[in-house]
Amino acid sequence: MAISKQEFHDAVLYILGQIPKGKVTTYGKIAKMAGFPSHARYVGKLLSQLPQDSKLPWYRVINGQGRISFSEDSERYITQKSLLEQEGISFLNGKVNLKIHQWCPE
DNA sequence: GGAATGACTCTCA
DNA sequence: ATGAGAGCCATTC
Repeated sequence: MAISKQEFHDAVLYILGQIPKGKVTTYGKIAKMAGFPSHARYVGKLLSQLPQDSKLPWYRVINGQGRISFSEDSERYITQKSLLEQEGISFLNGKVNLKIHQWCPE
């Protein structure tokens, strides 16, 4: 079946809501789980449209290198890093250890 | 319709 | 390990 962009949008938000506390995932993986392996950038665009006070854990999404896709000076970077640290996710040199913290769906 | 943009990822030197 | 380049795709102008 052909999934519309609306469905993709919903799928991404749904997946986002499934990320357990203390875990993170990447744009690429979300896109893949939603059924589109190469829509990583679109996931980012979706998140950029979310309000910063959204109930959804947008901050649990980072890029494939375990890094936050903002400059270290930006408010978003600081906010995201703080929220993740509150959930027990440790940063090493500005990077998350994906081996440990990445969400591994069953 | 073409060009630029972006919260990405992969490959190769 | 690190950085540059290319590929990717929806959106906006």
